[in-house]
Amino acid sequence: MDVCAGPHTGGKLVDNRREHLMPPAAVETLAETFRILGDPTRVRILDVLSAGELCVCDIAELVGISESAVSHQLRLLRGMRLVRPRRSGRQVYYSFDDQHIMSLFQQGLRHVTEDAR
Amino acid sequence: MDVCAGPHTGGKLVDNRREHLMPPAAVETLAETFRILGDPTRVRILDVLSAGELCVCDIAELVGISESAVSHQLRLLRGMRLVRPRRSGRQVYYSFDDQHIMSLFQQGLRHVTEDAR
DNA sequence: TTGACATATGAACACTTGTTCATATATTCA
DNA sequence: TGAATATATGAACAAGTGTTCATATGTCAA
Repeated sequence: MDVCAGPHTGGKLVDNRREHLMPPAAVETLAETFRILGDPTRVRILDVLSAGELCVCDIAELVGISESAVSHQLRLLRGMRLVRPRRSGRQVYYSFDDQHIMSLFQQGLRHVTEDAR
Repeated sequence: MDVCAGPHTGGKLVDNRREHLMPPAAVETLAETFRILGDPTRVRILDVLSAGELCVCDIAELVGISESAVSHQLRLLRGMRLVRPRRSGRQVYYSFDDQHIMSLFQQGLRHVTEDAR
């Protein structure tokens, strides 16, 4: 337990913010979305997809891992609606689910690249 | 090994994209950034910080975990420059590192909430 | 149908992660 | 200085993660 009798507003500030907390379901979903984005292999997959759709086979070759591993990762990305499949014959082509996701991905990229401050 | 002789452009498409891959360091940093964002506890912390800075003590109370756990998580968030500390006497107040991060966080939030499509 | 190819999935393993507990550091006040 | 408060950190353990291997599903061509 802590008193925390510092210069802040005290209990009133805390009580006030408690009213505006994110719903637990939103917390879980948002965390899950970021978590799925937070893996180097999946970042590489999204990177190669950022120029347009690709079939699993080509993703595997570009990223340099097995098609099985790619499939598992695509399943996770699909689960959070980050990518979308399109079947054409034997191949399944994957692309960003929407422009929304793409800009989220690229905004993150901007953050880490322009971080030469 | 796979032939992948489907209707796609074949080796030329793959070779072309290989030229424009993200640098490995950027991949790692971006994945790490999203990974740090991808935990419910840290999302809750960022949520309570989205209305303005708070000391560790108040964060702990709002999020409902120990101050030690909060400190550990803040360390990770600090490491990726997602939050910034400001000492004032005994307390240390944390806030979003910049507006950039805040909009990234809220764009993610928009994605998961308006996902009633 | 049969054989070949492209993708998906299940199980299992080594590896990583987030919390707790104990302890250390830093600041204020008496 | 010394006691009390606020935050930070190290170690360690249970729980979760990503890959590989084997196998299943789906599609096309003959």
